[in-house]
Amino acid sequence: MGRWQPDSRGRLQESALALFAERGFDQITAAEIAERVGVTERTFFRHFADKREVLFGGSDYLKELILEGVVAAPASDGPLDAVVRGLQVAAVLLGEGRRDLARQRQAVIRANPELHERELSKLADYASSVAGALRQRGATDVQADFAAEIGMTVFRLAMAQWVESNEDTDLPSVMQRSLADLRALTVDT
Amino acid sequence: MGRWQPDSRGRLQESALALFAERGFDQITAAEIAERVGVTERTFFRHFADKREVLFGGSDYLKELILEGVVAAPASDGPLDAVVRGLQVAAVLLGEGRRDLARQRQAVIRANPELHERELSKLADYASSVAGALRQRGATDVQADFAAEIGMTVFRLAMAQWVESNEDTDLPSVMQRSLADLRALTVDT
DNA sequence: TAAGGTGATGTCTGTTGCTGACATCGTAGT
DNA sequence: ACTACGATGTCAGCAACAGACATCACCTTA
Repeated sequence: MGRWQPDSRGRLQESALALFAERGFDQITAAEIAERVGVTERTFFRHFADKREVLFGGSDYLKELILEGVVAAPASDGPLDAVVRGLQVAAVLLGEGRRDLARQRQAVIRANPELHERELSKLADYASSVAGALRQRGATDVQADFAAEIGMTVFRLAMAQWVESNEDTDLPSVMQRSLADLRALTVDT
Repeated sequence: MGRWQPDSRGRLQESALALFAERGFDQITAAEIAERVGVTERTFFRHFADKREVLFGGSDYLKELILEGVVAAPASDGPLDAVVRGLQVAAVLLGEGRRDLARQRQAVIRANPELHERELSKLADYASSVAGALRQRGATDVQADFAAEIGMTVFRLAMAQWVESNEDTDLPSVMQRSLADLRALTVDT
């Protein structure tokens, strides 16, 4: 056995979510989370740039997934459709995770403006990367920006709907429906 | 003459923008801004809930404007069109302000992730309020959410374009064009 | 005109978020 | 066995806030 227990990072994430859910984000100090896991505050901040980041651990990986999906989209797809391919890839992964954990996470984030801010920021970052990928596929700047942003909106609203729906609804199809709703809106008189 | 110089709030805002532009957001302390204006750090934080807020002083007023525009939209307008009416109202106001100040502000915000986060958060808040107003007009939940979010996207991208364009481009028409671009995208195959 | 209320500010003090610099010590590679 | 390395601990310190209370020009009202 090593000098320390393994996977402090992962344990910090779990511990943080539990504590936040129980007592609220700003009632919990980084030191408290760290202590419960058996490390020091300093170690917490080595793993996470700031206290909020502990709730967004997998977001880099998710971003990669989305980008791969966009790149892999058939050339015949328009920009918006390509984005949706990427999001579908992400949706499949997220749809597999435990629904109650996702719900708990969403609840914590919605309850705190700072966390909500951070989430929006992550999405904006996805959008920016996705827009880059779309330009590589030949989209114009304006097309790329809009398609990416709209994609993130669809993603976000679909996630919100899914998390609150009952067990036998799957995320990919919720997203599909959201996209249809959106299209109906813009065509509206 | 009063015991203190008038309008500390406004003077703090000006001073902050200048300092941020000159040396960068995180190189400037709240105490420094306050000192330059002749008040204490404590007073700074009485006017602004946190350091970033000093750059978003007028946002409540802007939100009111947008909402009024939405409410005043003719009943025949679809949800998305109603949102755009509100945004046009805001655009007229913003288009009147000094272009160079807006540019400077944008530059400061774009240079700092925390500030960018805050800006997104403000927009999300607008979206949420606008969605509420749309529901009052009879839109469904889904329609309202999407229309509001898309509106903010149009707003944001149009602002970005406008700020970087040359003198004789006016914000309202840039927005109009952005909306057209968006509609073209969603109809795309 | 005297008395008291009000609002914006100053002062003081404390907590929390976060960081730099340096020490420690199992473990893997040579 | 030696060494380089990587994850962590330790310590010290700044900056972002927040609560509690004091101050004092100005306004109101009797």
